[in-house]
This record gives sequence, structure tokens and C-alpha cells, in this order.
Amino acid sequence: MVQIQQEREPDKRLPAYLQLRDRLAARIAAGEWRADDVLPSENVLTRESGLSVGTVRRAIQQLVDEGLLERRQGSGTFLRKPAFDATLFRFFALQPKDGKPVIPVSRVIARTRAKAPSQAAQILGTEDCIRIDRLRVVSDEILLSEEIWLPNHLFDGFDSVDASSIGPLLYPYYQERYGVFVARAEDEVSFATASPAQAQRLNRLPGDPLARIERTAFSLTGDAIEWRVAYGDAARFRYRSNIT
Amino acid sequence: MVQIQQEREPDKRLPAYLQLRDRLAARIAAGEWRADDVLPSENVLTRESGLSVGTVRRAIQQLVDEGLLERRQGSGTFLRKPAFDATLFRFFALQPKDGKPVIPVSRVIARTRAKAPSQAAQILGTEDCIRIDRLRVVSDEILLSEEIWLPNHLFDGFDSVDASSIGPLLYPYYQERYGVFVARAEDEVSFATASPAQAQRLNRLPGDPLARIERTAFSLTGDAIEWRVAYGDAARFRYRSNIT
DNA sequence: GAGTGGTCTAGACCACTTC
DNA sequence: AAGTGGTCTAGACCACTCG
Repeated sequence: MVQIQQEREPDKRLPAYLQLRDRLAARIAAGEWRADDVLPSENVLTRESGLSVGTVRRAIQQLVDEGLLERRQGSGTFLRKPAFDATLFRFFALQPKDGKPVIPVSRVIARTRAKAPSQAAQILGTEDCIRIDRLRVVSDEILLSEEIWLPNHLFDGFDSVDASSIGPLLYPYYQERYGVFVARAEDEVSFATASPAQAQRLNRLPGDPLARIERTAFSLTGDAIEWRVAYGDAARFRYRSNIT
Repeated sequence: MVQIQQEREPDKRLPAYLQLRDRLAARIAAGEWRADDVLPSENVLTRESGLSVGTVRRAIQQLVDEGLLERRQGSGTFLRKPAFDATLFRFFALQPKDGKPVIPVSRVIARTRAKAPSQAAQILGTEDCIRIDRLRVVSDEILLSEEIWLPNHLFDGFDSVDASSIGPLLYPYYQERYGVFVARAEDEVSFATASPAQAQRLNRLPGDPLARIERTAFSLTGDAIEWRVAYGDAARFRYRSNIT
């Protein structure tokens, strides 16, 4: 039932530091370490790999830059918990200004195996998908209505696992149960008006302005592994980003 | 009239590679090289600085990561043109899907020396500012209405320079005329409805839905040097970003 | 004090661009 | 062929954390 996402064989033509990065990424995806675990030290990796410290450091730094690892001088290199499932919500106005982001409760409405809409199918590379409909709720107030599409071949059986075992954040769950590690995502924000169905779900009126957040999530190998679209009250919406 | 932004003296307690990065950043801000110019090679910088190649490379890599420089194997290290003044517009729906972003024409409405609103004053660290009001127009269609605040002490005389000499992009102009190099920016997207004045400017109706983009731009030294807020038709608005 | 990561050296060799 | 950046080595010493 559960299947592990295959990491591609490290390409021998790639520089050594990238090959090591890929091997480490594969071990992370395979669940060898849990969030906040210490990875082997530079010394150990140097011996294991037969490379010099500098090269090992470069492979590790690569994964730090990708946001997967965190280094602490004097203590070690740690696996970071993937936290950006929560980032959608940091951007809503009701979040406390400076405190930790509140993670909304999930209320799953439906999970079905279904044919993905063409946009999702094109991005995910298959029509055979699992669809999840859920609401995100903070203190009894409905914040967001989400529709999530997953390729069935990676998440076989997701439509029938016990809902209570899933929890409010999906990305850690993807990793634990399916070995699919979400490394980065692309968001597109736009504005829309509520359809009657959306209005009912969000406890608003048809025609009310909504913020629309469309997201594609990518694995460590760069493959799209989830497509979702979320709607919420435009008036309370706030989205921050950095440009370089 | 024109004054160059002072780069802070490199802190001797900082690692050598960061001190070199700061010195290079200061030379870039001072206008020593223009966009697409070649910077001195690793070899030259190694001799000049008395550091080893590895350390010099690290300083350069830092500036590459910050988006300022670009390295091309076999030819050299080049100064990139700051291009993200145009990024606001890449996100509007009327942009060609895959082509190069269209840079809208600027129509400056007013430039005045004025007291900044409290938010801008707090971010910029002064109330004594220059305010610029302008429209951004693509093929005779009004896309955005912008209000830009600059600290007067950095941009002395900006309210009275010849408007025709400025051009559609401000950031290159800041660098050329005032030695202020915009290194990064923070955007915040939210939703609003048009006031009568905004509606008139944007050729829309009062109460119409608008996208609001608020931006703070930072110099190489990390100081906020511009605050702006822009409004445009919500229906055509589209904003993309990457999460890691 | 032992172990960790952070900085730095002084080279080597390779791949690529340019003339 | 000369010059550039890209990769890699095999160390050194330092700053920090933790038991």
C-alpha cells in the first residue's frame, strides 16, 4: 500500500558535492531521520563518502540553502520540520501580529478518487488523482476552503485511511506515510468572487470578494506532487513575500 | 545636491569573506561598475585583498546569492542589472504568458516634499520625505496607481529634477543619480475597495475591488530606502511567489 | 575536554570562453 | 594559448555546545 518515492540514481557526471547532496536527500526522503534529529557529523560523512571536508560541507550547505537542514555550531546538523504548510495562514489578518502562527483545525469534507481537472492533471502528470476537500477553521471561524489534488500512484490508499490519523498538517503526513518529502512550493495569489457553493461553505454571500491561493508543491527531485487551490475572505487576506 | 549613501565601515570582527563582500558592495553602490560590466577576476581580487582564492570566492558567491552579481565560467563575473522594479507587473494578467514582461509606461502625476504618513515614517526612519504619485500604463490602459515615499536626506532634490530624465524604472535611476542600490524588497499583498479618488484615477467605480501591493525596498546595507503602495484592478491581479 | 560546525589557506586540476 | 570560473583536496585554527 505504502510506496516510497524513488530518488533517481545519482548521476555520475554530476559534481561530487551534488551527488552527495542527492544521496543525503534520498536518505531524508526515506525517513532515515525524523524532524529535529541530528544527522551524521562532517567528520563521519567525510569518512563515509571518501570526500574531503570542504566537499562534504558544500553538499550539506546545499541542503541548508534548500531549507531542509539547519546547522548549529557546537551541536550538529539537524533535520528541519517542514513547516510551510502553515505559511498559508501566517498571511491572514487574524493571526497574532508577532506571535507564533496559529495552525487552523482541519475539517475534512470529502476524499475521493477522481479525475483531475486539466490544469492539475497537466501539472501532476496524471489524471488519476485523489481529491481532498477540507475547511480550515480557527476558533470556530471558517478561514479557508481548500481543494487538494494528489497523484494516485504516489498516494495510493490516501482516500481511505482513517481521517483522524491525519492531523492538521498534510506535508509531515506525506513524508511519514508515503516517503514524499515536500521541498518547495509555488503560490499564485489572485482575487475572485464567491460562487453560491463557495459562499455557503465559507459562510459568506455569493458575489463576495475572495482571495484565491493556488499552490503547486514539489518534491526533493523537483517533481510536482500536489496541487491545491484555496479560497478565503478577501478582506482578511494578507500575503507577504520577499523579492531578490 | 547629489549625495552618495555611506556604506558602513567594514566591521573588523566580521569574517574576512563578509568584510570583502561589504567592500565590494560599497564599490558597486558607488557606481564603480555599470550593469553588465566585468568585475575584477578572482586572481586580481586575491592579490588586492591578500586573502586566499577560497575566501574571495565566498565573498563573491555571497553577492551572487543576493542577486547582485552573475558568474560566467570562462568569461568573468558581471554586475547584474537590477530588474525587479518590473516584477510588480509580471504578475498582472495582461502580461504575455511566456514572453518577456512588458514594462508599463510611467505617468507622473505629482512630486512633492511632504511629511510621510506614520507607517512610512517609521519604516524609513524619518518624516522628511519626497512623495511621488504616478500611474503605470500599458497600451493606453491604466494598470496601477502608485504612491512612493523616499527619505529626503537620501534623495535630495528628487522632487525637482526634470521628469523626462527619469524613465519608467526608478531603481536604476536611484543608483545612477543617488548611489542608492536597491538590493531586495518586501511585498505585502492585500485587498481593498476603491475610494472615489482611487476610482477616478484608475478609471473605475468607487467601491470596486482593488488589489493593494505595499512594498518596502532595502539598500545593500539593509536600510529601508523606499516605501510604496500601489493599487490596481483586483480582477486582473496575479501574484506569484516561491516558498522554501 | 571532546565534539561540533565556522573560517581560512594554498594550492591542484578541470571546463569553458575568447582571441 | 591565455584567462576565466568550477570543483576538490588536506589540512589548520577558532568559536561554540554539552556533559
